[in-house]
Amino acid sequence: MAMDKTFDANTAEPRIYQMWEDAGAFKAGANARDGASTYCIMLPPPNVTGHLHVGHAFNHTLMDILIRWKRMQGFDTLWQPGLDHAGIATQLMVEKDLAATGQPKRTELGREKFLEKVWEWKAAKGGMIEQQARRLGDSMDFSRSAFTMSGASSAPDTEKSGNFHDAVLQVFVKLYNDGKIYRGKRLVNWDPHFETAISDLEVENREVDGHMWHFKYPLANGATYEYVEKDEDGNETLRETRDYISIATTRPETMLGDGAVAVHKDDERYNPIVGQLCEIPVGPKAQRRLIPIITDPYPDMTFGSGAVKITGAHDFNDYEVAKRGNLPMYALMDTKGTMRADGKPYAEEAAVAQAIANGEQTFDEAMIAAMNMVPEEYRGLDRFDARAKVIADITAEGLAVMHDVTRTVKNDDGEKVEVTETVPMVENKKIMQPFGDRSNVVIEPALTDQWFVDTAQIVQPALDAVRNGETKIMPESGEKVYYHWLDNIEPWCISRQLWWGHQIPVWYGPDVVPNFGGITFLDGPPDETSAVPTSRPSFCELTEEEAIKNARAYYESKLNKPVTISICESSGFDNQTVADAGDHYSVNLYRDPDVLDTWFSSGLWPFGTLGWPAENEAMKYFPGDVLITGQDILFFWVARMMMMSNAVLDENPFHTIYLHQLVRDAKGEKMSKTKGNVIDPLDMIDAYGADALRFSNAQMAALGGVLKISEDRIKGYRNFGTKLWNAFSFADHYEIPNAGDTAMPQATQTLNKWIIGEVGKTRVAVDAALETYRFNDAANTLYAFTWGKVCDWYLEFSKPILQGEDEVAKMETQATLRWVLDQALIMLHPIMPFITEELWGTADTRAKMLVHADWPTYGAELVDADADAEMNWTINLIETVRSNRAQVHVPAGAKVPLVFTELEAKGQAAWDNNHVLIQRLARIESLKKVDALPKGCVTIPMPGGTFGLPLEGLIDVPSEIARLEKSMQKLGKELGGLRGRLNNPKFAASAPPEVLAETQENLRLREEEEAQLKAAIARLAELG
RNA sequence: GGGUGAUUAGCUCAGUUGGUAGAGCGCUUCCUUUACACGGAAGAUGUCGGGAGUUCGAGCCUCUCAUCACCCA
Repeated sequence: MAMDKTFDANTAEPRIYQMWEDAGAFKAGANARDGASTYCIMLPPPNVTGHLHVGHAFNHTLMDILIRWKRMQGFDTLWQPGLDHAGIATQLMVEKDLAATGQPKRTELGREKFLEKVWEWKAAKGGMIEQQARRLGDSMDFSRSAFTMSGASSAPDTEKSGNFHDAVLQVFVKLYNDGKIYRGKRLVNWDPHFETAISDLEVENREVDGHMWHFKYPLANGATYEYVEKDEDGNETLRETRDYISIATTRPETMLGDGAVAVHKDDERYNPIVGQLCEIPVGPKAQRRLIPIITDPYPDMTFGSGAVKITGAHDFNDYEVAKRGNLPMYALMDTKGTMRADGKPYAEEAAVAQAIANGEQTFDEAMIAAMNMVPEEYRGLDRFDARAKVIADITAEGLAVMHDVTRTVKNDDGEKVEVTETVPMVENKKIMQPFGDRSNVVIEPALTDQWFVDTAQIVQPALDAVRNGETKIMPESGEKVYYHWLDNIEPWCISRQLWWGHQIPVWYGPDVVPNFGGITFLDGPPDETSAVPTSRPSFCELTEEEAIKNARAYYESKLNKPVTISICESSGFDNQTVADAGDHYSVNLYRDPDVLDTWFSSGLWPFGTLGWPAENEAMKYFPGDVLITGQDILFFWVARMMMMSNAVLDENPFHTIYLHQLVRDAKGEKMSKTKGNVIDPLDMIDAYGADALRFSNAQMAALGGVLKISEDRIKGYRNFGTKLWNAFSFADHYEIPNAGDTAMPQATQTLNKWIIGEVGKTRVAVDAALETYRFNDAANTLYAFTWGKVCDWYLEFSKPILQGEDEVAKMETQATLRWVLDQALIMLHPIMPFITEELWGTADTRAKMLVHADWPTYGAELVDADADAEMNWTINLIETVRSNRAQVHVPAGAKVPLVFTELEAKGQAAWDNNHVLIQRLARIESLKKVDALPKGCVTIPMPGGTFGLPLEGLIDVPSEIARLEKSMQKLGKELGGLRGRLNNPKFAASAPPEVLAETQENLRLREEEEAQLKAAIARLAELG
């Protein structure tokens, strides 16, 4: 059967993939030898909303190469796939879908109905990426595909099978009981669009054009001081009497929540007024708040005026200052980022705030949280409108810092004149502003009640694992980054005010104490700003039943009466939560409405996917082996898996972490829809086949390297596939039997011994490369072997034998050729699975599919040094003859004679063994011994003898001499270097002996070459 | 501002304990010769970012400067 001209990837790939899947070729443990060790890779779970992009295509390729390689080696492999429920992304997607299809909004649907919609969406549209992964050839065990929300109570029956949800709750409860999870009021990144806390990862800092306003905060009671500025030498540059302190800010609207003005303790300018009060220059005149001027290390004396307003509830730096100085942190905005409209009238709030600032009133967190420091005229304004109004109000009052600006304008007559105006000082400057990556709105730092993992308690094992080498991060620079982050780790905010996710398994009840004949509530009903008082009795349990059971026991012991417990919505939880029904009390509980950060569940991926906490055979795959993922999620995911695996199972989740960079376009730019430079891997697969894309990915995977994907390169590797294809077509053309599964031939022919040795070298090099995750080396080695050795030389060399009369040699060569091609298929398979499987299948019979073929173990013992030397000599001679022919423009088809003066025994043998090949490939008509090389002969210096091409009449003597002299020059430079080294006594003394020997041998060869070149030039000179 | 990395052929990049620079693509010339034009043959191109140092010897180690990229503030 004649083969097609090329491999038709578009039709063959789906067919082959189907064949693998039908055979269960990728199932956990498929092709495992008896008693094999496990080898497991966890796929970084893509978002359930995700599509395959170049980054996935890249790291999937690397994982698949490793898994296929290990599977062929007989390991008990598992490549665990799955999907991440991706809280915010999915919720957004479904909300958009509801809007687009004219359905009720999320808030109108309510939690339960909305979650139904999400599950419906997931069933219909989620997980597209798993189909796309199949197109890449990923050999994951899809039958085990995990989902981080599987087994959730909201899940429909079809999604109930998994138990990831159990794992998440189990870990939460365990960490809670161990005191490693707590609830508290902290400053977090708040997304005013989604009205939830978000993680640092979901915040994108962008440089935007911002402004810096300068305002005067008047000193209390009209006090004044001498404000002095000095230059570096201590000379006064400015002295004036001021009744204010100048503040620079990019966020004037937060002034309403200021708790103090801070200056550096070494800042002499403000020494006179530290400890005094100053006035926030905004709000009703009658209730202007006074705040203290304090010292703190945070203010930068050289930046702005050197004085900083401190708004603890709206800025991360200020928050730290406020904590140090025990300053009240007034929250000014609601969950939508509009100025608060709740609470008491401003006048009342301001009076209390003033008492606090004066030190006359104590305060606590809850009290401050309830206070609304927004004056009536600002209440309900959007934060940006509030900013504009604050600026306008302060400027109108004359409290903006002014400066003179001179500009050129045209007057009424059209003449240019200079006008100097005194205007508010506003600096235009680039500022880094945080945006929500999904919502695209400015993130507001917000002081809210959230759940935290006390990471300080669980970080140590994760750090130790890398420090003592149990887990290795590649490239090594990743380790430094890892230490830097973990050494300075912050508490991890794990609660999100979303619906799609793992609802926090904590139930709250009323705080009560028995009173004579009644109950006293220790805390009031939940209010708008602080839905869940921290002090409330809480019950953290795996199930509602457990929570009820424990709550009943708790309340019965407190109230000395039987108690019945029921569950209500948080919104329905109020004063009625304890009702006296005569013989018993009736107590309401409600569950914390928040869900867990998606990364909390992702952090459990290495074991949650394996059925933990259920007793499970699959747990043999934990810990896994290598994690391959993007450098960008080192903290958010990798570090957390390290911490969580250690905290829960006391083991590291993998021994190697391979980090790669972002995949960029050919110019090295980030891909983005707006730039229009996005390369879709599926388009590449359509155009060139998955193998080409995979080979390209492997080839660019240099450790720590920048990843630039280029279509030209992919095309080049498609061509490589065709080259391999044609090698098989060559075999068919020569009617070489293709029985399949042949043993390594016992070669007698030099040619065959040589190529078998090359196969051995290649196997060693490929394994060494893969063992050290040098995918590029593996790919390049295979490329050079297949194209540069097998196709360029071995197939060409084999032609005369295949066409010849020596049946023994022919049979041996046929067998060798088939064996060599099989080895190429086997070793290329992890990188190019489709085309190799297809070619494997062209044999008459095969014991197994290529995907399960045995990976070879032979190595350097296959190399026959003599055969190696002889074939290299032959190749060298052919190349030199070709080069010389081309140089003097001998027609490609013309056959020319070759002469020699003298051949040493080795040279003679090499010639005798290979002259047919040489004559054919170099187009040599005959070889004749001559006494002396004729005049006008091109000299070919070879080890073991000098050859000559008598091309008299064809050679342009002067240019040939010039060419030879150029070679001499180059050689001279090398000789100079070599001699210089050898003549240097220090070299002989300090260089290792093998380097010395190598250098001496090198010199000998170069000198020989030099002599031959000299002779050649001399001969030509005679002619000229 | 802090951290990490990069700078090697026209382009994109390799170059693993220091031993005297490579690949792919592109380019030039020739070739449709019986596996392959998604091919074959030949060829050109590098003061390895600048400067200094260590060494017998530096693309690789040290220092310094410059430029760029990314991460964090």
